[in-house]
Amino acid sequence: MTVTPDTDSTPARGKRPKQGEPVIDRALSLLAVFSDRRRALTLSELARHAGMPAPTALRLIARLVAWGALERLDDGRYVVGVRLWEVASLSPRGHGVREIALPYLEDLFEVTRHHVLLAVRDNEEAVLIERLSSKDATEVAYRVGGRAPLRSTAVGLVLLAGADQQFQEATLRKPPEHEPGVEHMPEGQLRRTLSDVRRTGIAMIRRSAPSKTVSVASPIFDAQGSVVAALSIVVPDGSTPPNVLAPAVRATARAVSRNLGYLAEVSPDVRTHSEG
Amino acid sequence: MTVTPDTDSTPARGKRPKQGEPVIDRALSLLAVFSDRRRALTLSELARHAGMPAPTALRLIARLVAWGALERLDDGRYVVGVRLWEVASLSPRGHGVREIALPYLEDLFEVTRHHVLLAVRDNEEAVLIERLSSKDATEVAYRVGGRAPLRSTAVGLVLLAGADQQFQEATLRKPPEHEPGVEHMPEGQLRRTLSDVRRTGIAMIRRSAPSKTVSVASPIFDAQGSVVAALSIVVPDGSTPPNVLAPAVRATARAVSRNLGYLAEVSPDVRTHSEG
DNA sequence: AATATCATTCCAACCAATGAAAGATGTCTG
DNA sequence: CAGACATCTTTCATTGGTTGGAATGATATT
Repeated sequence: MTVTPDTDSTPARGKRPKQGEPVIDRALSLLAVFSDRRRALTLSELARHAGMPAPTALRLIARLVAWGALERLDDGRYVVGVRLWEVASLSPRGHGVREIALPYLEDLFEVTRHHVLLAVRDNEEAVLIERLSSKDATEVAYRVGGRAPLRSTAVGLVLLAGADQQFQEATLRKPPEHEPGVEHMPEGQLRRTLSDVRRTGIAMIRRSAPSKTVSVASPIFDAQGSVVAALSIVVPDGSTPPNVLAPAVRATARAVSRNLGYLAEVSPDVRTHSEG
Repeated sequence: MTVTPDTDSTPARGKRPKQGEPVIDRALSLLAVFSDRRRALTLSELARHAGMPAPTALRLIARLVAWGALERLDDGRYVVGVRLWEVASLSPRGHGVREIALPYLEDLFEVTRHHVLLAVRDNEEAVLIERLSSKDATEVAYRVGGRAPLRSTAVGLVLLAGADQQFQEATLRKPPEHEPGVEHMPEGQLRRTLSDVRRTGIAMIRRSAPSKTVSVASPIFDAQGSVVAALSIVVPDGSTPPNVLAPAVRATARAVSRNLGYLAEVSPDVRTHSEG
């Protein structure tokens, strides 16, 4: 069991909820209340979920609104503002890679007409940076801005395989979260898979829910040779075979990597083995 | 904000730091330092531009980093974090419209292979929400997350034409900012143009810088019939004539509007009193 | 009309925020 | 290789921004 350093001996429940917490943390906890299912919230909802009295929440929110981090709707509810979105668009790992990758993703999308995903790793999850989908594409589990587990998605495996050794070990030691629709992988197999991903530059995952799909992902490298993002394509199971998709996905990923300043090393492995 | 009265006896030697400013405002002013040209900043740069002592900046930044609003690079510089980007992706006017519009934008892009833009209005400017471009497209002035003037861009004109009367008047009264490469429009002509935009659902602008282009834009309506965004296509001057592009742009914009719940008003000649 | 819920204003106690000063670290320069 | 310079970080006594219960106003529900 993890132990948080408790300076206070008594729980002190009820009387002092979150007193003493830095103001910024409180303000940020207000932002954190927003989620996919909670995009427009009232003052009391925000106060309740952030765990602070309404007057306090109101005061903080007023500052956030004044700056543009939040916006107030006609009905009095609050939503995340364009100004915040604007600043966030300067995030190198957010819009940064996206900006460079988008034209290439489009080419891949145009050719295949299937979901094309771009993701980066944030701590122990993958964050979906971009998703191109046609209007009539198969259902897909994740939305842009959402998070996906590392161990049970194709982009996740790529990002995990590309993470530093220390992080990988820590992740492998943790008990896996069970993702519905994805077959669980025991540790041994997972290790082998990650090794394969590093060698081949391709990860593959089959899902049965929310719909039967196959995902094929490939890593994107920066100039330092680190894996900064993962690109994948999601197709209905039984349509285009994965081994046909793999070259296209890998080629696209490499094109993006090159644009990020990555000088593809001529790997003896790839050169001699005609399989590619 | 306004300058605080100097009636106090302690002038503090002209150097009047932002003493007394709410903490949140200070934290937000740190975020505001980031811009297109300033995506990675050192502590002292942040402190200087935000107008606060280094220790104060450091303390605030530490909280922002802890939450994920900022991230620290290996070289010690700070950048906008993925977490902030994640929350910002819940912005209805940011990623919200984008999410719905993207598939349609893609269709338009795929057919034309020219820049396709999506923008919303934030106060007196247009904010670029999305831009689809091919790798070898003509140079375009604005990037995603950037701002563009209302009076001298096609999307801007559409957004201005769709704004409430009061705002329009206030904007028309203000002295126009001169945008390089765009022919200035006197007030009378601008009024006529806005009226035309409302009637036809199309705005058009010719630019000579940074490259010779023609932009054609059309409004996107929400369920309440308000103009929530503008969609445009930017083509090299002399290629496809604007009157050929207009129907495609308008059709795409209407498709997005319909998806937002907008019930396109039936034109008078078709309207019958079938329902009462 | 009564009740319940939410939003807003007020204010005195209080504690988190402040920033000068100094130390720690790294980087040029002569 | 000192010495000058710049940046980053920690410390700490002071203080002014922050706090949240209570009261009031605004709406919605029964």
